[in-house]
Amino acid sequence: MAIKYAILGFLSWQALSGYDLKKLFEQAYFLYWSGNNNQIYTTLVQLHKDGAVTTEIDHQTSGPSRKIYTITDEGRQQLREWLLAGPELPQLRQPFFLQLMWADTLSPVELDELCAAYEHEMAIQLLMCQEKARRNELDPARSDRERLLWQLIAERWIGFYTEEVAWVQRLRAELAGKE
Amino acid sequence: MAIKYAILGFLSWQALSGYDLKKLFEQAYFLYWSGNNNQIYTTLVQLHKDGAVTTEIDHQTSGPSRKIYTITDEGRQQLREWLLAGPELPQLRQPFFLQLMWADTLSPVELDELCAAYEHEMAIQLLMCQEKARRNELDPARSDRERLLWQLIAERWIGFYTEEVAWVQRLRAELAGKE
DNA sequence: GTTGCCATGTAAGGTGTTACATGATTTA
DNA sequence: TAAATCATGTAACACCTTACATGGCAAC
Repeated sequence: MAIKYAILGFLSWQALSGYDLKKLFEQAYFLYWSGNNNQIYTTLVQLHKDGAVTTEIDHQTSGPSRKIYTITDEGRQQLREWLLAGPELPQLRQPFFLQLMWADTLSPVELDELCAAYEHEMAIQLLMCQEKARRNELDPARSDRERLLWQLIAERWIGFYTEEVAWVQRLRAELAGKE
Repeated sequence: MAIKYAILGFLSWQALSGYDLKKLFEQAYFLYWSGNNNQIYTTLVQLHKDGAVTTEIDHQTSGPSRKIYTITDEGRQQLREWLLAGPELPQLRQPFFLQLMWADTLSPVELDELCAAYEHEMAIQLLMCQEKARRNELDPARSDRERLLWQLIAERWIGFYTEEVAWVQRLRAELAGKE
């Protein structure tokens, strides 16, 4: 359950409510959980049961009550053990490649349209990444080292989309050249 | 259900048994389904129910009987419609980045060990990709265009791991420089 | 007064993974 | 005769997504 560590990570930065976490997950392009992810609430209950977080209710004067979650030493320890257990491997799923593999029934025009649409989508993702990295809304920046890590993660993400765009452009050029 | 189209794709190339498909899925690094994926069998039953494939039993003289699946016109049509519906978007999950984001509790040595282990894993993946691309075991090659598509997909996969290795090397160098 | 945001949850479904089960044949 | 490979399947689980439900408060 990777989301467990994502939550513990954010809570290791500061105490947050489930709703706060949902907003952070939506904002952060480098996290892959989709918008409106209510798995967060059930995972928080689980973390509480496991003693990794404590919770207290914030009775706001304006607006509904919020449950604020705070990480415990036990939670910090679990996060640390996850890091020491070794690196997680990337899971890159490229169903578009599967489409290309079996796209030989398409006409040259249809195939180029498919690739052009993909190029367009990747260009949009790239712009969104760059814009979010530029605004730099989310950055705990507790140390130079942490700042560097976050910086490089953002760059890698931008790099991925940059290369994806360049690759599909090359693909389209080579397909056009073959006709 | 992306695996449905992966299966239809392979069957659009040639008639295969469930076991053949399992072997192909294990071989193909560009497919993300894990080894020993028995989802294949249930999906084949579903595809048969939907009329996308037909099946006949091959009573082998040596070895157990095999169920050979053949794609139908209906199946080919479904595959084509999937292609025409537009490109699927990549789903890149990088839990390692999540680890780095919250790795500030690690000592410089622990952090470098984590990154070194990641670099090593990515280097292995890269070598495996390159070796499989070199051997080129799986290649329908029904046309020049199809050959080009497969070639470029292999290159993009190699490119991803190449960049991942280069990125983590840069990360380690910058971290070492900060100490 | 109704739209929209804050805030928390439940339930169902899709998809992929892992473990288990079975039995035949080939090879060492 | 033991191990490996061929071949098909079931069951349980993990994880993520989607839809639904509820209710308060603010703004227009």
